[in-house]
Amino acid sequence: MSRAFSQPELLTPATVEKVLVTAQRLGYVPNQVARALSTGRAGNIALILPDVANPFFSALMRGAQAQAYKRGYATFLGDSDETAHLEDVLLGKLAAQVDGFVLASPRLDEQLIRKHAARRPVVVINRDLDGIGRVLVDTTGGFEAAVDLVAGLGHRTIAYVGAPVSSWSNQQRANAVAITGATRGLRVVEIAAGRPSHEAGRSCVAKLLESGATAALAVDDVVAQGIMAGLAERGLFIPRDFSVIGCDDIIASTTYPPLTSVNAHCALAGANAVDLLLNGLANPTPPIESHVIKGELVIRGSTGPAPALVPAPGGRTRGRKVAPAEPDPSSRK
Amino acid sequence: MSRAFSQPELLTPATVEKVLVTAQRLGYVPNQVARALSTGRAGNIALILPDVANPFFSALMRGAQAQAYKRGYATFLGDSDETAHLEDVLLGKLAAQVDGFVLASPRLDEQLIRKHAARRPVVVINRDLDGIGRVLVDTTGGFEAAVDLVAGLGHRTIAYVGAPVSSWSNQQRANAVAITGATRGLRVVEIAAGRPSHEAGRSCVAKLLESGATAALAVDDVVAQGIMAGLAERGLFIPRDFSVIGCDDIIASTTYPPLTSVNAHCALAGANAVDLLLNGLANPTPPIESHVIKGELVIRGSTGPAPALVPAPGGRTRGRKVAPAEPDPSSRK
DNA sequence: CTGAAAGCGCTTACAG
DNA sequence: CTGAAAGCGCTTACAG
Repeated sequence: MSRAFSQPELLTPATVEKVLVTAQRLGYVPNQVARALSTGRAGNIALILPDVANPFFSALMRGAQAQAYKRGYATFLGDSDETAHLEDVLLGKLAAQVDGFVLASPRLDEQLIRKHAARRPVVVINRDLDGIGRVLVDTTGGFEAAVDLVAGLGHRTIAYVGAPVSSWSNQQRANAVAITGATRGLRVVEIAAGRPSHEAGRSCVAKLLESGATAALAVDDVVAQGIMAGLAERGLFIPRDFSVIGCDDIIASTTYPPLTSVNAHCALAGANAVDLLLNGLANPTPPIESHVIKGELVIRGSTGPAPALVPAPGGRTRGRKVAPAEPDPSSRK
Repeated sequence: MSRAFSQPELLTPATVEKVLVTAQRLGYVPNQVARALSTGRAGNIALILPDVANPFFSALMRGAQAQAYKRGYATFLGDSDETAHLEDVLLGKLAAQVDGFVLASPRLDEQLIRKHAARRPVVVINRDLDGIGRVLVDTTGGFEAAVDLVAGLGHRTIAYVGAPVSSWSNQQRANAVAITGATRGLRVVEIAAGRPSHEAGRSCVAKLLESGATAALAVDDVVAQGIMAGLAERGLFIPRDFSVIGCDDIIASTTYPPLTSVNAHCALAGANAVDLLLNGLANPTPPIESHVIKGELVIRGSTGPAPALVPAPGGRTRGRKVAPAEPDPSSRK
């Protein structure tokens, strides 16, 4: 209707003022839907992720939504329930109403992601696809440091507990552990936990103990916390009998004992992805950028010396088999 | 353009078929924005909440989004960062693009909620506003049972740790604890934690211990977990030295020790709110419904007998002052 | 049963 | 500098 809203600089200040005042008096608010139809710009973006209930993604969502809001965009949420097919459907349904997508840890195969990216600008988080804007949380250094940490603490056999097996993050972390472990002369066993959930972590404790490992590095904190719960149920104490390390560092400081974890800067990743997407929208031919965030190790109370190396107060050697055993008060804090 | 999409029942099947096939071949997808402008129906709803990172709200969001999706609606997320003003702004900005709002635990004052409700259908969660559709998670029974539990375990002074003070849920829970506590002849102290966060829970442990309480009931699990962390830092063991109870029951089963908690059926509350909203949209003059979900107590490992009543194995009486003390292996599991 | 036309509320060249 | 008109892609009475 009036240029006073869309291009105020073209009118005399007096006119703009008059229109704005009148609009205010009548309670007029520009219709965003009509504007979107007319301009082809929706003013919305959508964030598609596997599971909002996972702290990594809720933190990421929080960062993304806040950043989008700051830049004048509203955010749709699509929760795919870890399902590639639902991701595909959500992308299709929302395409008409958004100017672009942020796909966090997409489970979709590359071909389908590219199909959607051809239709609407897409930025992916934690998936390395050439020619598509991406934010990568590089936890390699953090996991290397984690392996160094447990190696230094005398652990000889360590386990990496991963999920979902095919995800980019999981593969990156598994590789870092395998390579660094080999370098340090450790035996590394790999255990698949299926879905990255507390329950999945808890369920793999049997395998973990069978493997002979004395330290577990988990794909994320939720799985790590599940592992800690499973160990506690068996009467084992952390870190006296077993060391556990997670990743993401959202819930890590709240667990008991506080979890040593690789910080994934989740909220920052979400905000950066939104910036990448919206900056791209401004340019006619946006440069395809990839933004890397380094995750570093944060050491807390869930990691300690390998059990066999620590003499018990009474002189006997503490082994994992001696359960239920009493925890070492000094290992708490 | 074609009725084949909007009202297929008015056309001959053959025509519908033909149009659909052609559309498919050309890759045609109806433009949701144009449809919205034309019909006045957006096919979207928005969920406004104080903090997606809080497990209560992320679980609620999950339930709401899934239900909205099932019924053909897309969901905007607005995170108000616990701020009444931001809630107001988000409601205003999204109004044109949605058919209705779900407001989870709104911090907004009643008058402003009513203003927005006059413009667009609104369903509130955990706020009892006459004449507005609402879903209430009634945790009164659960908190009564919680007080009964600790009273039965011999605790004589208990604390209620609340946040944010003015929220409907907090007041309901505080009341339930105060009334039931009085009935059972307990001394009840009330402690305000500010924002419902882990850190806030942890910070109020000093006050908690000064108060002489031996059991704490917290407004939610996040605060309860913070309290457990604060107690552990001081060398106290749960439930031997202190009992803790939370609410929501999302993270309660994953803490250490597992937290006794009042189940708030978060995902169900979210789904019910969406149903209420969308059912209302279908009716010209929707009945104002209020849907109540009962929260019940789930007993786990964070509650035990009052400290003074339990003789220690060696005959000495365990008191909270005897720290650092060794945990009782039998109290774990 | 099926075209053709108007209208949803904006924006944006295009005249004046 | 500022009206008036066309157009965004649908839906929906309205003719035929």
